[in-house]
Amino acid sequence: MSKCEQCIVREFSSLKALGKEELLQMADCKTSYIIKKGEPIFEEGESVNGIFCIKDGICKLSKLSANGKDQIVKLVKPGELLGQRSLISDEPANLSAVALEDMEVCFIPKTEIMGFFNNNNQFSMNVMKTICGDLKEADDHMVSMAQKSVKERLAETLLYLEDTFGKNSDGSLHIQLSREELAGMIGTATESCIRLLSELNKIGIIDLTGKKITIVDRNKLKRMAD
Amino acid sequence: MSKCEQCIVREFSSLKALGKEELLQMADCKTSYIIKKGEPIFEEGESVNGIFCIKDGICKLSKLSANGKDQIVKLVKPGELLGQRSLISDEPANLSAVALEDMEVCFIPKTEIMGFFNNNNQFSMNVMKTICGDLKEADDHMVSMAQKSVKERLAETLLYLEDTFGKNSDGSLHIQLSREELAGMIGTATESCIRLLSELNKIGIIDLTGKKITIVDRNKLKRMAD
DNA sequence: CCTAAAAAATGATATTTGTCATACAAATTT
DNA sequence: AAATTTGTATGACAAATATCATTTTTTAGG
Repeated sequence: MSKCEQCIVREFSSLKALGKEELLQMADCKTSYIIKKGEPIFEEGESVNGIFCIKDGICKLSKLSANGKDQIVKLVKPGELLGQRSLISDEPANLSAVALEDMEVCFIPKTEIMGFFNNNNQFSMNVMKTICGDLKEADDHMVSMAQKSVKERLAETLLYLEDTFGKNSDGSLHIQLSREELAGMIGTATESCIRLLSELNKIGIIDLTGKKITIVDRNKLKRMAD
Repeated sequence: MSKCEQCIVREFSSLKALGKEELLQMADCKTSYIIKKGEPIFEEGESVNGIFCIKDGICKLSKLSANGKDQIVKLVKPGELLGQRSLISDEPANLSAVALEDMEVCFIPKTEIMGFFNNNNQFSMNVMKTICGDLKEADDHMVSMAQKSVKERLAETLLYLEDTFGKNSDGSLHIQLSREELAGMIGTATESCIRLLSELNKIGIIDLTGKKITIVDRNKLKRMAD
């Protein structure tokens, strides 16, 4: 069993507030998992009973809408925690978490986390701040969905993907999303998404080579996003 | 200065966790305001430095989008608190709060609230749960915006308004929103909103009399919302 | 009570977006 | 390697929605 003390990603989450003793205790009760690309960590409606700490890999949080399409609400990267909301609200998961790459995650049971809440004020405060950040993001995202055109949202999303997940050495977006997933992020039909990508490709704002997307003219893309 | 101890709405918010002493202390440092219909409580970008407790009246939380339209993110009713997220994140307000009716609100300064956070675990937990509830609502709302048609969202919104704010004795929605505001809730153009209302009126699902909206066939409206 | 202003309603039209059909390309299986 | 499946791309069309213009109704102010 690996030691939480030596885990770097811990420093990037609310868990950074934990002391040496708390870390040792956590290392004892956590379980580690390898999740293959495409597999779920948990699904909408499931009781989670703890939180997941993402050690490696990216996953999507999504919700199935009435029309059968999967809307991606958020992407999560190493260092972030999953399942905090469900744990605090004491409710089943509102979203499904599915790996976009092979992942390494640790599961920390609810009882353990509740102990931290009760004894470590800084940890509570960190969690609260994270959730407040998520709420702000969600509100802003909602306004985009309601008020921006699909083209604007696509531009916005491409910029977000580059800023958040970086580029490969050839300049293409590091994160690999299918067209369907990209459509699920911006909230549109897959064909519409493909069509707009083609258009941006034609006018030289982005470059499409196989599955790879490269942002060529960042400024134009920014202006397009408003 | 009125006593917080005897204020009923307190029981409906996170403040219900406060003890007698804390309430006396709060009554000493709070300030009460009357806000007229249409006036702001605070505006997007403003530093708030405390939280507002809604004693009476309804207000809208909205955000100005790039195209100049006001998107309504949430409606707030008596017993709810405003400004919690800003306070915790220590950031300016992300949304504007504007009265939809004449309101009575109390302002409790930041220092006071921070004291409660540090000394009253139940209060912290209540606030956390409220924000988690807001986050879930925001995520769900986002999915609606992204995946549902305007007609579905209008139906959903009308049902929400009746369920949340109730009916007048004549059966019409108690809450009074202009067509522009209703459009701002569902995220569409005012004309589109008016057109759809007219249509629902024509086919007998709702009734429009002056500014009053009455839901006539609740079941049909529900089916329309999916 | 009358008038000006604001809000609501409606029509005409343009634009955006979704849907269905089909073609093509790439990946995976056998 | 051939065959099947899956993902991507594109065209044609329909539906949804926005925009602009205009009219009607309601509200507010003198």
